[in-house]
Amino acid sequence: MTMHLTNRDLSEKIRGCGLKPTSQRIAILKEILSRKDHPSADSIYSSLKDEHPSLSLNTVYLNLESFEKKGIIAKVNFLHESARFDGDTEAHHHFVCVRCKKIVDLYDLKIPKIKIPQGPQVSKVFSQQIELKGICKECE
Amino acid sequence: MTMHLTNRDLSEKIRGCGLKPTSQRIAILKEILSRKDHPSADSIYSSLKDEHPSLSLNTVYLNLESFEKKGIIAKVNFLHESARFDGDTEAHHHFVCVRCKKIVDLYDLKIPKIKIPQGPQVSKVFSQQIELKGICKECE
DNA sequence: TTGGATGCAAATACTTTGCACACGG
DNA sequence: CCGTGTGCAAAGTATTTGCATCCAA
Repeated sequence: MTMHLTNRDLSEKIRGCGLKPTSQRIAILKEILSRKDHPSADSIYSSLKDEHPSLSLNTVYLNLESFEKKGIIAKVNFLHESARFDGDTEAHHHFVCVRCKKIVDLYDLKIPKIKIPQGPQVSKVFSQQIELKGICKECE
Repeated sequence: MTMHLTNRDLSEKIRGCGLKPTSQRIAILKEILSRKDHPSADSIYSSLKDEHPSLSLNTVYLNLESFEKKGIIAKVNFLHESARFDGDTEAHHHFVCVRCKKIVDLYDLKIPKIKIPQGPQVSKVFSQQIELKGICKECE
């Protein structure tokens, strides 16, 4: 999982997806690949600015977006733009259209009872929800 | 599911959770309960401002938050504050701490293969992900 | 050299806060 | 009346955009 990536490896990875391997990109990619806490753009920027004083937050935003579009990193919270509310508080699942961000309730989706993982980090689990991503009929 | 709620019912629901049933609250709650598209605060405000010209967006924000805290509505996208990224693009699931917003990867969580619901809205499904919410060891 | 990448600053979007007034109980 | 709720405006955060400069190929 956590392979040790050299700057050369990182360069190759960046070049491999059609982007120029600049020092900023290498630093940003190295940071996100080495972290296990799913950081925000600002968090990455904060971690890097001491070592890379000329780095701008803007560049971090732009490159995280580029990396995500190229598929070498993933955005965890797809629907982060604004808070979205649901009048139904019963447990149910969601389908989200990646294009129009529509959220469709899935009531009939069977919830396979998941064995709660009592790892070194998890203490209590309140809810479990499945999120499917795809394209809706309208956007097709 | 979609029970027909009168203003009286809505008032009772609001009063029942310890809040005063003002006309704004009734309108906001009616709107979110009647909509199936998981609206944002701004979307609710837009829908209501013609009928309730004095309503402010601020009030919508405040009341959605109140309703959510009282448990009569739910926030769909819990991690909406800022975009969060993951260096690992392999399919895996997440545990999110509701207090510190930490995201923990769950690799060993078995993915029960879900039957894709081909409803009237869903066209294609690319990915399925389970999100567990709870409290982490650190926050306990 | 040349087009893409970066840094800076301004603009925009979303949300929260402060405060005076209004209103439900 | 009293205290919560509201509207307005300003402040605060997250993100995007415009543009001049810079740099990897």
